[in-house]
Amino acid sequence: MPSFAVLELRAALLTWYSQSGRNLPWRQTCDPYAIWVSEIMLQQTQVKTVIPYFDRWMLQFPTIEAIAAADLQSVLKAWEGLGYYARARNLHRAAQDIVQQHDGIFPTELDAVLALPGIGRTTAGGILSAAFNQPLAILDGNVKRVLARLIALDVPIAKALPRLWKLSQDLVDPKHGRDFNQALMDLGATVCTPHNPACLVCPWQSHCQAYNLGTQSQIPMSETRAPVPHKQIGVAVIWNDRGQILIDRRKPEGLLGGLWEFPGGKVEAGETIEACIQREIQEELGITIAVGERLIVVNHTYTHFRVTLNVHHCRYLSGDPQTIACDEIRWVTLAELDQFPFPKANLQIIAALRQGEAQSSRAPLK
DNA sequence: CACTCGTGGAC
DNA sequence: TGTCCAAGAGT
Repeated sequence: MPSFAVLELRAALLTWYSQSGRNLPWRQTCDPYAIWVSEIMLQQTQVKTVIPYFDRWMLQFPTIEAIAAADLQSVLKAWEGLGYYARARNLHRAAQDIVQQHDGIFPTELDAVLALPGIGRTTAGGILSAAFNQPLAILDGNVKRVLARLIALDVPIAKALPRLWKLSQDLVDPKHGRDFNQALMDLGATVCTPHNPACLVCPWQSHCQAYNLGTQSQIPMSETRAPVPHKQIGVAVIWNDRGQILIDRRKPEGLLGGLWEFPGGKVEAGETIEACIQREIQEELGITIAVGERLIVVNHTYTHFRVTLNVHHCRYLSGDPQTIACDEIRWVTLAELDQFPFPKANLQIIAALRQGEAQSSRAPLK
């Protein structure tokens, strides 16, 4: 039996949502596939970033059958730039699972949804509540922050996940799972923000323990995180005498799995960039190159480390390229690079190559 | 369970 | 410039 406070919280939130909720593309439909795609794209990714990817995706892959039948490279190409590429690989694999095990129809049972790769408890609850109005709890970054403040949580969120899940499940309106969950996320995204929350317009102000204690800016408590290492990387743009460039496809798992790249590797202590590139290419591709002039230096930050890509033009000399540390190797022209999915840092290298080509065509070298 | 896994926005 | 953190999941 829900308490009076819970009934009040539900009513206040739903009223606020009807007036102040966001109008988002994936809220125009109850198609579980479209909602699923949006939920995966939105993992650790801001709404503004997702919208253009979502719109393009639904035109290119409008149904579960379409994505299941697509090849992984075109799926990764559509995901290019979004990051966390395991999401795209899992989405692709899950669509094939649904075709084989569920006759192509997105399952409505929570356990069946949770069994799909890439779908955890929050995403499952998000899909089933949005598509079928099921009253299932969610606990994403927004909801964690809102609920932590609601109860003035005095420990870091990571140490209170079971409590927060129970609270989310106790609060969700049994008749309005869809709107309640969407409202809770909107509240976190637009009112109960990480910095300077707009408590004066919050529908939960009078119930919020953090607000009543004046501690909303200190909750949730910050988690400690390790310092990020910085790596120097030597990268080779290897040209053959036909004007082609060598690229390789990374192994399917792990960092940037399945994407293409310009080969290279980590600079060891006391090693020059040129020596590093020569050594890495010999070790990983089994070919001998001559390292030439520098093309570009690219700084890039990942979640847990930072890299500096020191990119040099190189000339192929000898040897037959071997897939020692990668899945596939190709010689391609500059124009063909568009067809392959690359990590963001490598797109800067391609842009530099294009710029160099444009300049040399305006003022050809003698 | 702590760690891995991208990128961009906001400040 | 650095720091935090986004509709988290897999291991």
